[in-house]
Amino acid sequence: MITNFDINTFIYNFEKSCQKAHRKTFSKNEVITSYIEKRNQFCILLSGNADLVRYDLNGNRTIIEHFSKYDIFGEVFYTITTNNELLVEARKKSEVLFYSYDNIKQKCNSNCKFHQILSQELPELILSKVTDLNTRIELLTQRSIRDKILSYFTLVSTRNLSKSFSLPFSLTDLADYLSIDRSAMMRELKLLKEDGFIEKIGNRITLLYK
Amino acid sequence: MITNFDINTFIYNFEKSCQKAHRKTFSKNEVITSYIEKRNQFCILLSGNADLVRYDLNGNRTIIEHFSKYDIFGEVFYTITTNNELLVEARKKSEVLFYSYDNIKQKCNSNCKFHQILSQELPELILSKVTDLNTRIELLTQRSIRDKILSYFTLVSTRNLSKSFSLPFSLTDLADYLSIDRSAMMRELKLLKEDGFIEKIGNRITLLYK
DNA sequence: ACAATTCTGTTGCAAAGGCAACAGTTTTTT
DNA sequence: AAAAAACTGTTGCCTTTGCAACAGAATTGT
Repeated sequence: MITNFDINTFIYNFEKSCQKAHRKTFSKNEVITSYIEKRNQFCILLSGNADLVRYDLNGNRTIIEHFSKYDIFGEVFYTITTNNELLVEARKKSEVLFYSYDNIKQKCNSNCKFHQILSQELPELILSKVTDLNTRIELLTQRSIRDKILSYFTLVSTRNLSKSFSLPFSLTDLADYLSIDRSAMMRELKLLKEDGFIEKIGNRITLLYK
Repeated sequence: MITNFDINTFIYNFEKSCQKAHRKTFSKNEVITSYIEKRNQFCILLSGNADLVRYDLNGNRTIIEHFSKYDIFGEVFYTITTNNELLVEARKKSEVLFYSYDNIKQKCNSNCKFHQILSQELPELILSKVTDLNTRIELLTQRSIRDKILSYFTLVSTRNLSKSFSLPFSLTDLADYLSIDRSAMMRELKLLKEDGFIEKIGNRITLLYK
């Protein structure tokens, strides 16, 4: 999530003065982009939701990252190491800003405000990405399904400043995000309810611990 | 790993002109730093090896990141979400450059070259961090021990440009890095040998596939 | 050079998690 | 409004993984 600078001013300047970048709208389930080596695309999600998804040879789908408003993505951040396809898929109707990373370092022809602001704010932008990724690793390194679920719930609860919250995606997606089997996750959710750790009505969770 | 700019010049300038930063040497197994909220420390490993380690309540140790020469670390990159302790431990004799992140944005009193270069190169530095973390996530999202091991080996093999390589840490550490049980990993390594995927003599691995 | 410690390799057993399959809901599409 | 598709919830079975324990090898400290 981009913070600490006026993203609206940023986008306004971009729209006004830069020819190298462009904006596009996607409907639900459309593929926004796929990660291709050496292209260095850089994107900002302006509205909607999207996931960075990997489909592996065993038919497993993994949600590598979940993006919401103003999150950044693109293969700039990713050295493609595996043969597996990496796709960014729109979860709902979404608007995306595209351009290539080369533009960030070399000035745009028209010397537009967009690039100026971007290079100023880039460290901050990328730093927020690092924080997100570290949080992701924190989740994935939990040893059991129970710990993964609880860590994730605690995280969402902290972000929402409430013990009670709706999950930002479906339970099927949550399993793919935590990199675990869906039915095993459902089983564990049931146990968590029985053990009095959580309350769950649909995808609304209430934490009963701590 | 820092690339694309002259780190030696950087360190030279730092040494010469900046009073706010300092350098310190650590012997094997010493704690270099622990991640503490809101301190915003920023470090560069000048020599040696170190790990960012988490000890959880069940007695598990997880190696969150493994650092080698010129890797950067510090709680700038980390929003501390859990109660678990996060330590950076020296794996061998190591030299580390410390300073606080606040210094990066606000100029140093003496207006030293160090900060100038640092702010120039910061995006690149952080970007390399993002790439490392994405690679880490790629490993951790593998569903089985076998896939984790093979992904990791493939990664090291690619970096070394050779099918044959020594592991950068002990097998015990490797298990903690892949977030799996050591004995289960040993068992899987044995199976991988038996199935003709790898050859293994001590901590030297040769890949026999692809 | 010896003692102490850590690391490797192995195994039996138990627990956790993945797989498959299906019924009932909900959501989306036409 | 009906049909299709996707999601939820559940379970039995079986594989994978974790745990505990130990012996031998290697490394480190004194």
